[in-house]
Amino acid sequence: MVGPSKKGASKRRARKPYHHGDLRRALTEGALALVAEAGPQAFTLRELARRIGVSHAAPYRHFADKRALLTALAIEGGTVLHDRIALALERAGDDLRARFLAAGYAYVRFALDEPSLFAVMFAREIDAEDPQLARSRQRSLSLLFGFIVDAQARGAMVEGAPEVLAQPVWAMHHGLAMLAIAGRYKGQSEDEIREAVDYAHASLLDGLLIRRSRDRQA
Amino acid sequence: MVGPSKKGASKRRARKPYHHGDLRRALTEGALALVAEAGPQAFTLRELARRIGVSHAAPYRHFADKRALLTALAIEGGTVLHDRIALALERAGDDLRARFLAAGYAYVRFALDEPSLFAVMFAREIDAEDPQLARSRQRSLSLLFGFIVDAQARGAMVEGAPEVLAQPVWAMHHGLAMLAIAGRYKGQSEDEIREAVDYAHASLLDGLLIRRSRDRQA
DNA sequence: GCTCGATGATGACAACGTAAACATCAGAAA
DNA sequence: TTTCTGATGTTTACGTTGTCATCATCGAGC
Repeated sequence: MVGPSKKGASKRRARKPYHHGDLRRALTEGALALVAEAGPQAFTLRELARRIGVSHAAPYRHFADKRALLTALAIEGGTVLHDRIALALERAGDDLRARFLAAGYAYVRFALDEPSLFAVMFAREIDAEDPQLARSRQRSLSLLFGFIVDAQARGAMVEGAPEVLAQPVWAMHHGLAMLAIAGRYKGQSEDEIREAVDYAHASLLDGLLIRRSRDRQA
Repeated sequence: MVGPSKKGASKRRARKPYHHGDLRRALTEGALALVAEAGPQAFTLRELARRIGVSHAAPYRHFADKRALLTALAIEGGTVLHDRIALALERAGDDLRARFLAAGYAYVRFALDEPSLFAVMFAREIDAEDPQLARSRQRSLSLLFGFIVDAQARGAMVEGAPEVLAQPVWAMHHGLAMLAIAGRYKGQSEDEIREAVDYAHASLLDGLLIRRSRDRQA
């Protein structure tokens, strides 16, 4: 946050210091910006180093390899996503349907707002086995589990193991986010997008909630 | 044609013919195998050429660049997916629910059976603007539209534009396929996977079908 | 004031995608 | 037949990339 603060203003033109000061942060931030520009594919370590103004091998003092840097980015993305969903749930109040729709929209919104971060999180070039990454993902998932357990406790949702019930929901979130990223909602207003996403989630929710008269047909 | 035949039946015994014969097909098939081994990002043109036994620049006679080759693969994947879903629908008979579940499972099954093809289809390194690719995708989507129109005609499905109704379904398909690819169903038997996928799709279907007593709650 | 671990710079290497120039072949044209 | 020509494959070359080994520079403690 604070750069390498030197002394008086007179010495401002001094040559740049040999050590960067906070290269690690500069790398993750720069990487995010680079990925935002051209996707995780076009991201190169050398271009990143070039922009930061550091030698092409310097990043290796902070990350084992390119993969590790991207994985770190994905981990950070996981916490951002978690916070977004948590905030949405908090704001949605107590109504189950409102909470469900809010969480789902938060997921899609995250994908639309931070497409680069989202892309990295599900890119194939990150280390999916990384335990820290797994933990980061689990945190978001636990919000979903919490919702399901709560809904079941209130007697509003179908019985069943939360892991099983969470699956369709998680799949719907992710599928909608993919459609969004793929440009399915391009050119639509935020309200229109919200409506479409809510419709999809509501359709699913209707299938998961307990109905007084169960009449499956067709 | 009196002399020794050169265009005769067998050009097989000649040591190495200068021309491959069917390089284009060899390229797509080899590329698929390579992608299957190590994912779409580990795929390199030079390694492909090496395996086929051709110079590293030869592929450029058949594809403008690496991207074009992968895009061709994605297009082929689209038709395979379409055929798989069409076959599943055909086998499912007339019952709407059976048809719905069969089509959804076919989608997930395709992702599990041909993970490399599936991965290429949604890889970021293909040309998403390619008109042929768009057409290939549209064909699968039209099956879904057909299902919806049919269900509506039978009075079993909620009213609404097919494109809107198709969205949650397509999202669910894709989301489940992603979960499957990500190893969510690893180690489970085919029956167990089918059950989990059917459960997810059934939950959604229940939300889309018309119920005699509409009682949205929560 | 000196040493030392942490951090950054340099240079090198193999592999990659791609383009230009050249080689070889199959069939049309003569 | 012989010649020409376009399609297909090879060679060579260039610039870029990820990564490693080695060297340079710094700040913190002794």
